[in-house]
Amino acid sequence: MLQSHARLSAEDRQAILDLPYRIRKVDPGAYLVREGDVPTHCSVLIDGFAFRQKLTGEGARQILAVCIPGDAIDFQNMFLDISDHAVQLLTRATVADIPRDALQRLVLAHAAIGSAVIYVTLVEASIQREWVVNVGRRDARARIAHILCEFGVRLESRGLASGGGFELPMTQEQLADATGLTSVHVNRVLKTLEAEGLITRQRRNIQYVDWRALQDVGDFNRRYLHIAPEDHIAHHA
Amino acid sequence: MLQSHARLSAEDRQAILDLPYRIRKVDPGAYLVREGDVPTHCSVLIDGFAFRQKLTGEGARQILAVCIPGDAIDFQNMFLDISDHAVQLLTRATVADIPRDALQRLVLAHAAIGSAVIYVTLVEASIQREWVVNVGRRDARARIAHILCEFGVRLESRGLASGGGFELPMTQEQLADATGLTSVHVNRVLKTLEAEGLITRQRRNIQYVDWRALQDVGDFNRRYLHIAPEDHIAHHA
DNA sequence: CGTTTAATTGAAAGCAGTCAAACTATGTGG
DNA sequence: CCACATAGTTTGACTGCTTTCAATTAAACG
Repeated sequence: MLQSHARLSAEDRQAILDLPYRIRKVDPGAYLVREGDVPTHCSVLIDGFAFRQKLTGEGARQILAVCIPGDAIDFQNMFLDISDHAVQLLTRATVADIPRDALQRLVLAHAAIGSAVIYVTLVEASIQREWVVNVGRRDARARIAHILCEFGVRLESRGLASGGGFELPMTQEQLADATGLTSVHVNRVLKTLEAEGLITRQRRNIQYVDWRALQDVGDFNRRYLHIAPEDHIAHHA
Repeated sequence: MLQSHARLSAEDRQAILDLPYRIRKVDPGAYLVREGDVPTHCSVLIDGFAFRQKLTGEGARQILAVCIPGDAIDFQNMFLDISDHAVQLLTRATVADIPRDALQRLVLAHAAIGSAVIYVTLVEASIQREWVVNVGRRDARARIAHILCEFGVRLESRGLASGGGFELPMTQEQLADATGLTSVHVNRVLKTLEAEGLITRQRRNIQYVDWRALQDVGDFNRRYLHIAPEDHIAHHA
């Protein structure tokens, strides 16, 4: 993933491979980080899904981002001394834990890797900005359509989905917490999108019927994902 | 600003000072970056205020962040090849433009500076996450109270405001676009907060009457700002 | 199979939006 | 100094999208 932008030298790559790490399996619902934690390591999601979340004082949950296989979920914690949000698993997953200080040393010793970390961090920030727009200025129908588009494109860029659709790794309630809606309304919107002929659903499996129209409804433009063109896999229609 | 976290060596600091740059004055409303731009330089806001924004397909505007004096407004553009949002000035301002490639070289040549850039970028991402929570899961009253708290703390941490309040650098319409509301409703909420004895206003000047209560209403906790404790200036009561 | 979790549906209520107009401050030109 | 223009703030009445509350149905799980 770090190579997605910067071209790293063989030496840089070896340095990454030489990082100490520990692989572990974790169950759905488990926390990788809790808000307020003082982090000791950073994790990379090998497989499985997770999400970032914060809770308001009133107990409402806002999901901030969904992490897919290949995502580094804790570069924050490489430099920030206290975690400002929690990361929780959506599915059973495999993660690699890397000690925080080893990563800090790596970045200081290999400037190209540092640049790659900046790049990845900037892309995440870009996605976060788009989410502000999504919850702040789009109605429920557009929000759901948008997040479905984002999933599809991100999963495909990692080769985790074909052009036709994907398996949604979350419940409608979690989808609601990601879009600033209620689960009841998410359900109604999903049914509307299906009735309109934009998608089909069976359980959590979403298939695009009209990809172009779904993008239009969701006001979706993949630019903010900063995915290199060569990663693009054509959607049907 | 870059020194806020990492302790940079004299050599690193000199390298920053040796960066080529150009100072210019810009008028309110002017764009520093437009969405879709291919960036050639990064800017630092010397004085004045600006904001990041995106427009939806329907023409609605979402303000993503407010930049205050001392903020680097374009580290994104140091590594991302196309701008995913616009930056527009709120007030007349002074900015320093630094060529993109000079910054890239700086970061590659000085790993400690790279780490500092990562740090600043991570803090910005943290603020962006809190904004998602704000527009996604708080009601109008809490959103406004929260953003007023954020302003106060950020301005004070840069020595730009005293503990009693600050001059809001934006109209109620812009405040609405920052909180995902309408200007009409922002107006009503501001009047409510004033009537409740939490703040007083004269024009754009906001004074805290009950700082503690305002934080409670806004569900505000400064942790996400990652401002070092020594930057803290005590608020009255 | 009973139990639990998730999805679905209906009816009613509410927060914020929309529309429209009045008001205020500031600035301009005659 | 006043009429007029402009930008921003304030108010009121009405509408509506989304939430809330409650109940039912369906799927997943030991």
